[in-house]
Amino acid sequence: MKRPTIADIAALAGVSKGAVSYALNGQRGVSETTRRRILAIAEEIGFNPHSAARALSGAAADTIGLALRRPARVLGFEPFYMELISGVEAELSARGQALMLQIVADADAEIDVYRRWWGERRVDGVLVCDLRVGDPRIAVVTDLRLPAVVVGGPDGVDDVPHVWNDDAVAVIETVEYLAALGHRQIARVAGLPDLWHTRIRASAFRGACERLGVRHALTVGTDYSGEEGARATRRLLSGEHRPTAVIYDNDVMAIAGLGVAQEMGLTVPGDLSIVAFDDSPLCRLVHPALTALTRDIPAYGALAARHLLAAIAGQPVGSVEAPTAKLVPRASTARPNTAT
Amino acid sequence: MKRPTIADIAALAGVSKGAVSYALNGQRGVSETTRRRILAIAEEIGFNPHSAARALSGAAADTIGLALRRPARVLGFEPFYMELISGVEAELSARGQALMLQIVADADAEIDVYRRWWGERRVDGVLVCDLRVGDPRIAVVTDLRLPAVVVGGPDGVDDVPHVWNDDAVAVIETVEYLAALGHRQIARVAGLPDLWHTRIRASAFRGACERLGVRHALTVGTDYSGEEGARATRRLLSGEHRPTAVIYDNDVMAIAGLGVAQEMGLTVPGDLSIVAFDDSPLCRLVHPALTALTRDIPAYGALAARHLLAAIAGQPVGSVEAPTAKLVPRASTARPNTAT
DNA sequence: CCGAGCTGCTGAACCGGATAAGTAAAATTG
DNA sequence: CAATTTTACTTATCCGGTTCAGCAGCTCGG
Repeated sequence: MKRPTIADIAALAGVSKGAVSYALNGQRGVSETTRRRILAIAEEIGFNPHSAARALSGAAADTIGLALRRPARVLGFEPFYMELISGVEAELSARGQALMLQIVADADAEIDVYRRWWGERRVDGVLVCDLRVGDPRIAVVTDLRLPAVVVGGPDGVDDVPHVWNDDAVAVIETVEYLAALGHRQIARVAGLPDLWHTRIRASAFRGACERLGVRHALTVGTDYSGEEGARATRRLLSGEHRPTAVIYDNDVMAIAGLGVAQEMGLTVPGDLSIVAFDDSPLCRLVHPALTALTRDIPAYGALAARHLLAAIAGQPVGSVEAPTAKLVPRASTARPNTAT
Repeated sequence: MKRPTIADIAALAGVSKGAVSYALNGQRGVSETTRRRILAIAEEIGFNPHSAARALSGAAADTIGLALRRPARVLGFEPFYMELISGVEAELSARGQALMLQIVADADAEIDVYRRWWGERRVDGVLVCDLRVGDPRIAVVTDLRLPAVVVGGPDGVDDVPHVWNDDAVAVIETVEYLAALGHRQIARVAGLPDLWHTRIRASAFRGACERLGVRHALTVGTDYSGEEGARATRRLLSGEHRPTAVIYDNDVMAIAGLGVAQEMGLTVPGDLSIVAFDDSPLCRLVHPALTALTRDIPAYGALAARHLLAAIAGQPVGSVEAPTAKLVPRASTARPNTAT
């Protein structure tokens, strides 16, 4: 049994292909009686319009693209992306849009993917994540006139629409909180240094520490993986100026750091306070529960998706700020045991 | 500047559209000289074939679909899917195939997605995950003649090709190991009861416990979330016949369980041994590190993808077994403190 | 040296929808 | 009631590829 086409419906209804097309798309040009008859037949034989045929007649692909550039090892257990995708999906499926996903190895591969998707008209637009310093992708999407929304910013995004969080405010709030508790040696386990948001957080951290008289022991860069988070923690805790508090750039590293502290015989929060950037249920479930900077990541993804769809529809969209991450104090932060 | 088409190339090269098509697709029918000239022009003007036009002429969509039916809350932080997707992606992108992803709320929505994808010819086939008892999706893909590979089984999959792990063997190995350590009260925190693999694990667990004289305290069903894993653990540890070892159906619940044990003042592994089904870096990073049943999930995904592509290509594919999960003993399992 | 077979191309049909243009009949208008 | 507009269609064309049939011109065997 072949897949039904409008020609089949036309034959069954005794009308022309054109009439069927009008009827199915709610265009005027057919009587209400005929429309109903055609719709009934379409329903009965299980008709679905061939997306390619539609696309060929100039329709949109009704698909947006998302290329993620992280090694499988990191992606696998970092909740951020999955939550982001959930949010994006929720928005898209409510509007009959599909999501095309591709995991890429490096920047060149990602750019190739954009070119191909656009050239083959597979997607109407893309979400660009993990904005880097001097990111070549901005120029590519601009050149291609490929509708895009950057998830990140506000620095480093020229005129491309973007949705962003004010990470600086979140970092400052955290440092102020830790300083108020009495911490004077705060370290930071940061993510990839060439990501814009890492840079933004770093500069906010430096500024807040200086202002509050915190001798921040060290900032250690990582690739966001738990392994590197653990290694960075070992280094910090074995060093000369052992910090009394550590801020981790994601939840996975924070949990790994907690494990290291326990392994080294330090009590949390007595000997070491821990704060995680980004909250996941695990932060609540480990013992002690981790103080975290929470944000609604699915909502963030949904916002980005909504914006991309607006951009695709040709509406003027600019920069939109999502709610800042909120500090949720839990059991992993307290006054330090030893006053400096 | 309009998107270039083969007609543009034909005009520039002074040949017909047909010749260009032959040249680009490596068909015979053009001389080597002409082919090279055409390819050069195509390269220069940045030509990409319009995927819809191709698809309309009967070509494949070069896309496979994956619909996931888990609430965002669970998906977000369960590493399994992201790792699976990474593996699927690795295989697909190496072969120029794309992945269409959709997160759905329930079985009906998932079936609708399959129907639509197939009707609109958006995908060439689908991966079916989370096989349930009496799963209606099997009948749907069979009816539609939609090429599909089930990730799961071997029970409950009629004649649909599938890739599977022998979870029973893994569970038995684990129970034998715990029994050999001296455990006689082993509990199990299980996943969703209507998933086939939960059922398979449950029956293997029961069998092994009976054979080895283990009075398994209790099996508690959950939705795989950390919250429920924590709650189940509290229930087990507060009950009358407190288990000396617990097997968790995923890593997230195992980590949550570890947190609960610590919160209740029990030492791990002294008072309680913990085993996680599925390993993630976090299992190695918490303290104590968790004994886990490891399997290479990206490889599992890649295998499934490879199989689906073979099925789409019309090759006869049947059931394929992926390597069984291996027990990796770490610090969370030991002899129980108190001999029963 | 002539027909058969091959090479290298052209022209046109085709895939399945969308849509502009054309047309006959019905409804409205003056 | 004739003229005009509207309704309800049909016909034809287009989108951008693929592919089949056709057709020169060349090569080659007998």
